[in-house]
Amino acid sequence: MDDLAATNGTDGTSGAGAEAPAAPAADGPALPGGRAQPKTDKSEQTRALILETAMRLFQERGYEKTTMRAIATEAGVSVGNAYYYFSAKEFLIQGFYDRMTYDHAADARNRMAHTRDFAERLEIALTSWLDTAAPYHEFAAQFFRTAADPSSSLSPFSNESHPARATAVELFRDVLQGSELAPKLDAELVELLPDVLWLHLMVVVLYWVFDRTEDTERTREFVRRSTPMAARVINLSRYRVFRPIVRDAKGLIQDFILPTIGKTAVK
Amino acid sequence: MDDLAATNGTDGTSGAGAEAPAAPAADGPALPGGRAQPKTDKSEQTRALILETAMRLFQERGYEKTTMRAIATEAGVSVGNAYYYFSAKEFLIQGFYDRMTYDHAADARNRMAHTRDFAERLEIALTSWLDTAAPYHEFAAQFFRTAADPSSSLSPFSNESHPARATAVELFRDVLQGSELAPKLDAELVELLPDVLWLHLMVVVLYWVFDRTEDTERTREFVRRSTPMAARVINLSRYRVFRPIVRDAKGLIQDFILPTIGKTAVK
DNA sequence: GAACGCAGTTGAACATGTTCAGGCAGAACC
DNA sequence: GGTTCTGCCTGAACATGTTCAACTGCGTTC
Repeated sequence: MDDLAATNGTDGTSGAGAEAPAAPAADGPALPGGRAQPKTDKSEQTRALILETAMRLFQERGYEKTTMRAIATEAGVSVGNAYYYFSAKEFLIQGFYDRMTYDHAADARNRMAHTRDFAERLEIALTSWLDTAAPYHEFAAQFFRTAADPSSSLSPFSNESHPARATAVELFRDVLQGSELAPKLDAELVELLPDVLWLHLMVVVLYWVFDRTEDTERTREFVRRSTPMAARVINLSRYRVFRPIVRDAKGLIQDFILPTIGKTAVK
Repeated sequence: MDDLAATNGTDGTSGAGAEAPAAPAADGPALPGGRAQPKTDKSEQTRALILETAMRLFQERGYEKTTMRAIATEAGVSVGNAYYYFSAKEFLIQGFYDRMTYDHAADARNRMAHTRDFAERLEIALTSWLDTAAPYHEFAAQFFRTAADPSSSLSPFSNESHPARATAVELFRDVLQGSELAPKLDAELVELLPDVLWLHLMVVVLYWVFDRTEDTERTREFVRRSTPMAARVINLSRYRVFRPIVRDAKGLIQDFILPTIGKTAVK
């Protein structure tokens, strides 16, 4: 669940059974920044080597303190070569984040395989993220910063085709579909919820980034507290009294949240 | 309501009647980055000159494209001098953001002076923010990025003593207190809500930053839609059926949100 | 097998944020 | 009046992200 930098293969399929339907193969078509279409095996190796070296140094010294020169030297390549594979320092974060997302999805699916209670499944999925990301808490601030930049193609918010987000949303679809709750809800809601749950994760991530407690215990507690509540809200949404509110909320999500993250509203 | 860069005076009292109780005088004590205690009048002028030049250039060319050398040259000072007042380029954003917050509070109070309907007051407050920030939408990404960095003292989330946040929260306390809704709610909720409303603003800001529509029309629509809904939720919270959920929500906020932004939970 | 093309690679040059040793002027102190 | 101190200011030097013209080696073409 950890030691991510040591796992090999840049593509998402490294982890066991992580083939989320929406996860694109390897690098996908010409993402700005990363190279498109790795041509040779050697190329792939060099890319991985640079990424892993960078991850290691980021962990050791933090993001700002790690210079591109240091990464290049440590990896035994030239600075220019590092830029050949990652057109900016930022994109190293992208490479890292993509990997982490795939690993998270795999780990979460594993862990919740034998649980059908929705709240539990959700908690497992979120906790799994915290565990996967734990080794990188120190420099996490940095990729959070980057994610918050709309002009950057790294942002999971603005960039519709962000593969990492697709993978994560798919995971949350599983969280819901594999639970005893799903059949009880109307189809429309089932369609909406995965994205909302992904937003829940984003909130947790935000909380986590700012969390300075030992082992991010506070965030873990936040997850333990917020997941049953989320489950309860979803559950209650079935009752008549809550109809108007639910309708409002649905409308808000359909009209304003989903389109923003690149989905056409369900008509 | 706009043309912020042209208004004078670095302190928050430039706008009319912006004296929010919690707003500290001028620069406060030794904020890292800005200088502490402006000693002379000339000093204050130079600082303002640099800040205003920077704001203008940021608007004209964007944040990244504006170099510190350009700012210095344009302002007729040396690079070193700019760094004397703002210890990093980032801190220029801080200076800007502080000002904008004060101006926003003043403008919002003005606009909602004659309205007692809670939803309307909230909508006015949020729309006022959008208007105040409008001229800076282009480079807003940047200060949002900065705000998202927990290691930076600029973050309104992590830095408890952030004067801008205090000012904003105070504004939302007014939004509530000046409405017909406040007397109907229990004291505890009234205590909690201003911070929650501030979070609402933060969500709007997040939305706004990523909004690429003309005149950020989409965000404005989002405000129009979400404020009555927020009002309705708060209103309904008084009824018995919603008690358990409200209690959960309160607990979550008290235990996890408020402490994080530097308030001790109400016992 | 010679010419060519192109992915991969290099390192020096460049741009820009940041630092620093010092200079200048006015106030304070003797 | 001279000395010293200190706030304000300077610009060259430095650190680091990024670019680019050129080089290498391997496969393809003729």
